[in-house]
Amino acid sequence: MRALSKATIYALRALIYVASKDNKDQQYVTIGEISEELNISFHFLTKTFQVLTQNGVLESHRGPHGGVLLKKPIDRIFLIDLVHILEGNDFFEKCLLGLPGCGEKEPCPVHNFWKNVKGSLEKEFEKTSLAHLIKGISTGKMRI
Amino acid sequence: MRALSKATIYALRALIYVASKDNKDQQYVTIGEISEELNISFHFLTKTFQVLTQNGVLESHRGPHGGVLLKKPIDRIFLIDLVHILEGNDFFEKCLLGLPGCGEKEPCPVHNFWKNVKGSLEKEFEKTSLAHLIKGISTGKMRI
DNA sequence: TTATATTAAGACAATTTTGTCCCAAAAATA
DNA sequence: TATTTTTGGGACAAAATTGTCTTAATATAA
Ligand code: SF4
Ligand code: SF4
Repeated sequence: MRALSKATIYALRALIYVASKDNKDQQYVTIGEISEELNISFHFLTKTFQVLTQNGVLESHRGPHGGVLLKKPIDRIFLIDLVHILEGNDFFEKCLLGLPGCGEKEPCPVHNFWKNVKGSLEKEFEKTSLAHLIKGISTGKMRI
Repeated sequence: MRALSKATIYALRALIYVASKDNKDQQYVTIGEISEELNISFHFLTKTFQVLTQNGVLESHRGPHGGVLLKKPIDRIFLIDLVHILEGNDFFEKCLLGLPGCGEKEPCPVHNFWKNVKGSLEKEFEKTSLAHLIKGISTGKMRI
């Protein structure tokens, strides 16, 4: 099951990279560095980072010593927001069978079943922040 | 979140259609009828149905009065098996970040989180059969 | 045995997603 | 001001997925 597009996966890995870099003086991190470290296409990552910048997740700065940095503390950046931005606000509304023009009123056979699954996933995303995600990295037991 | 490919979605809807048709004398149902009723491309559905036939979910028969029918009782056809056949056996092994060559030994930040989500989804698929999925159709309160 | 109905199979086209490339815009600095 | 470094943005290419079409194989029945 691929829950997320590659573009989103790249963005998440990149954000985890930035978040896990303890960067007290808040220096900008270049997309070049990130893409190189994580082996992600520079231009592809740049494009999806633009979306994050436009949506207030990242702050970007051009020119020498430029780059990107997180606009909020890592414990206030939640997976659910990232997913809404990157995959669309209807991410958790999409359904298993994807029938046209259906819903609560006239639900298909899997409607209630899927509603539960989605519900628990959504809760999980709501309570998971970048801070949670980078736990374990510092100990060296996890990697991106 | 699109959990399943369109090919799989079509197959599931088609199977639900066949299963919900109470067909005591076990007549073959033509793919033509199914594709027309559900507005699915005939040829596309035919191809994914071939996979189901090759994997013992459907029995097919060519020629006049031919078609397909379920090879097992509807309460013995489980979502998890269909998904394994249609999406690959690694469906529930795929991970959120999809890093190359990682796993339990050297897990990434989201590994444990995702493991739980996948686990509950898998259980849900294991216990859901076609029989469960067609409930509510007979009452006319649900549709495919 | 011929015509017909149906699935099987594979070639091909369209669309979407992913990835590459080029140049413009902005900022620092020399 | 000129040069360099960096993101921004768009055109284009490649790959994967989805959809269409044509022909073959098989079974039924007239
Ligand atoms: S009834 Fe619900 S689960 Fe079924 S296709 Fe519609 S939204 Fe999806
Ligand atoms: S460590 Fe686990 S969750 Fe992370 S990329 Fe690997 S398999 Fe996926």
